[in-house]
Amino acid sequence: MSKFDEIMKLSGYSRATVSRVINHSRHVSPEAREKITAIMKQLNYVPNRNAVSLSTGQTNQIGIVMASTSEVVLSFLNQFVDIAMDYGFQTIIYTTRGDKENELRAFEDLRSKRVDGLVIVTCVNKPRVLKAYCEYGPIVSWQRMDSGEIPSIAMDQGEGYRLALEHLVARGYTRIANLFGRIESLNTQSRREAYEQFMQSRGLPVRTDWYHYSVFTPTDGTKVLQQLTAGPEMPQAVLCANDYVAIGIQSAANKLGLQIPRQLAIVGFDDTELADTLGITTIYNPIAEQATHAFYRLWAVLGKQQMEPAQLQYKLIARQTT
Amino acid sequence: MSKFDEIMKLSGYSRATVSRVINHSRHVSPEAREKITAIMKQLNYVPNRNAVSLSTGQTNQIGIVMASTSEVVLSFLNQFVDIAMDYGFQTIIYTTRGDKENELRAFEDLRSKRVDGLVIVTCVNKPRVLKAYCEYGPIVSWQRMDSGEIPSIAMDQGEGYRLALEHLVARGYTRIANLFGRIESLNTQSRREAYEQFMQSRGLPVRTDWYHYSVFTPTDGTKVLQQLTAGPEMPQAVLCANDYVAIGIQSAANKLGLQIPRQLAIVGFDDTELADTLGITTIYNPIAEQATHAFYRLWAVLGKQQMEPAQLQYKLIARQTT
DNA sequence: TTGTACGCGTTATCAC
DNA sequence: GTGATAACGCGTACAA
Repeated sequence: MSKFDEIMKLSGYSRATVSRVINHSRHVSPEAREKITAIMKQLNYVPNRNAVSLSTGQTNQIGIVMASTSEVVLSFLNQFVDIAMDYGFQTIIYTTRGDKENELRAFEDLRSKRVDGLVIVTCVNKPRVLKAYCEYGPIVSWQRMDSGEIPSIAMDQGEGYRLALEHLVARGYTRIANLFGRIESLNTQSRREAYEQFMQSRGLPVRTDWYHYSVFTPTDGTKVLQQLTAGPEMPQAVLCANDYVAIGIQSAANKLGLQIPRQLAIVGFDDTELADTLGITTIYNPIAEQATHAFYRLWAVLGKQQMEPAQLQYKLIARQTT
Repeated sequence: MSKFDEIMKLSGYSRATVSRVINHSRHVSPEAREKITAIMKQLNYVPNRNAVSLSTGQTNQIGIVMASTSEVVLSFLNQFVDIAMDYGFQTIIYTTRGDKENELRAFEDLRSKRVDGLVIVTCVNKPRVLKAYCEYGPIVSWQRMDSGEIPSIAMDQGEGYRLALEHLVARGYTRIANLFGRIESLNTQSRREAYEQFMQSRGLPVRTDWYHYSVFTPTDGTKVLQQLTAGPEMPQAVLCANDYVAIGIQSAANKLGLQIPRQLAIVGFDDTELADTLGITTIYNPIAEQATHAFYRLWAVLGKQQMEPAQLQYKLIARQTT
């Protein structure tokens, strides 16, 4: 016999009334509430959440999908988990390692009612494939998605990129190298377009020979700088995929005795704490706020309440590397 | 009518046989299996995991408890999620922000069958309080626990610390400052004892006036260095709570024009990628392997299989800051 | 305010 | 190999 049944028996009340007390319904007499509450405490009762979820059809769990839990997604993850918890939701991590089948398991879990909704941080499956899962629960993406099948709360990184470009050119740096992340990413595409349009509009050279892709980590940055120095010509400035890459560039440049920013200017992306510590010029990216937006979008469906999202903007943070 | 019932009806087989096919039982005739499988595909069937969990009493979910998802715990988190997934378990993050009540919710979730087990990364409640939850499922801690009520897979950080001390003293650095993390942490205690015993055994001064606590981030490190330089005497070397603190120290020292390591030696802890990039001497800490150990300990109960854990050791990684 | 009866979707234990 | 039947623990129309 379950504890629920024990409470029924000991209190003399019915299943419905006990359930009402558990869920703080107002339609219960004070005596009933008091008596049942006392017995619950005495029995050290907690509801079985699987039974609750089965009955209500909700688990109050949200899945977050990403290739791996790297530094770059850390503040998004942290903020999302926190705000979700504030609204009574737990967060389940799905790390895919960039594998399509792994990733689909998360979506299958939406179908099988393990999670009420999904946030995509990074994903490798095509939106067309994922679209089929939208009927099973709300899905929102941080990563930009082509074709509006999956709603996205992404900001246009091209805007942030333009801030960096204006800053560099205003200081006289016109020969600029670009270090991008995933080549097929829409963020990369947006940054690249921003660069090309900006340079062309100023009549400045578009150096596609200084495009580097799949540059994510400090080590990647270090390697790229070695390639650049080995080339026929050095850029005056480097625009990095993120702050960690910028750290790699900065460190390698220091080792080579390059004067920063006189011989090489460096701009990061995201404005992490380390960029501040190491004096790296960067673009402030309101990542935590975007995590909040992502949750709000899910909450609009799960909680049936629209939340007004704040307007977000990139900002240039000038430091010692420019 | 649920899809399960539809399958029963369409196939003509009973509830039990359908269940057997779903769970790949061998006691099913080929015809039955084929027919039912076909209908399952046609109906696009997936089992409801809440119903499964309610029936089996297992959720295949493991909770991971920590104050927040910081860089320091990142590789532990990443590895744990990965290995758990390999064994069919999902990971739920419980961020407590250092709040006792928040933390207890994770343990209540073990009681209410939302998770099958728990890993503690950091925790603030007393082991005596937590002990009561051990009967509801396996719990293992990465953080060291006094009194063996909660099993821990922690390594003795004092050992790693001794490696750093030997290295420093061998190079002639004897006036050493220590930057610790949480003052009440057993890791801190272990490091402090290692320092004091080591120095005393060598007849060297124990500089308790150079103890600093709650030093976690690069910014914290920067602040501490300012305090040190403002003091009456500068240490020759700084032992840091982790690599991020070391980065803060290194950066601040560079700004002040201090020669590293001649005027100030720096040793980090953990051997993160950034320590490599920035040339910081550090102690290699097999964090991912400890995450594996943690899962094995849970698996010993959940999967009823003992896994032989590898022997782990700290290592000194000498770089340019010593 | 309270109780009845049923539903949620699956697993498990028996028989046969 | 197959099939009734009973759990699993709780929510909830609906009626009283």
